[in-house]
Amino acid sequence: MISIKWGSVFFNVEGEEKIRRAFFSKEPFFEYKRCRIGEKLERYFRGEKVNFDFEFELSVSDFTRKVLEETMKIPYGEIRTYKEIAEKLETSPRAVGRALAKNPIAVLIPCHRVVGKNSLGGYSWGIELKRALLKLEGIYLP
DNA sequence: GAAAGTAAAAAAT
DNA sequence: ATTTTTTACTTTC
Repeated sequence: MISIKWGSVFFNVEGEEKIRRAFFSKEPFFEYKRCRIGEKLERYFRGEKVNFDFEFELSVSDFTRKVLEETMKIPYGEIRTYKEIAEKLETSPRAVGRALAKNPIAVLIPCHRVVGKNSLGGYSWGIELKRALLKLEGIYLP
């Protein structure tokens, strides 16, 4: 359970062996601890390419889990549209967005790499934060 | 079960 | 460039 400062926000991770939750907040939720997750996140937020090969404990519905698993396959520095994910799962883009909106593990499951085709999509912690994350990975949006 | 609410897309205007 | 269908899944009665 750690909090890492990035810009003006803190990124919190909850869970020991398996990650349960990850989210942004203005204040730190936990004490910073030096650990495997923390070190990787420090490098990630510095702009390095990092693979988050951790185990997750997803307390979500089957459908949402499928969407999140598909999202995890998106490589660093690439983006997908809601439609692309939807086609792989044989569902509708709208349902994908619905599922991603409930992603309990921000950043580690790269839901910020999923954008809309016409609009830019949305983000639970603010569209600006989503842009900042994409910029960090070298993706520029119109 | 039915109805409302979406982090969408495509089509129409 | 905005508005209006169409759409499938979750959430909440």
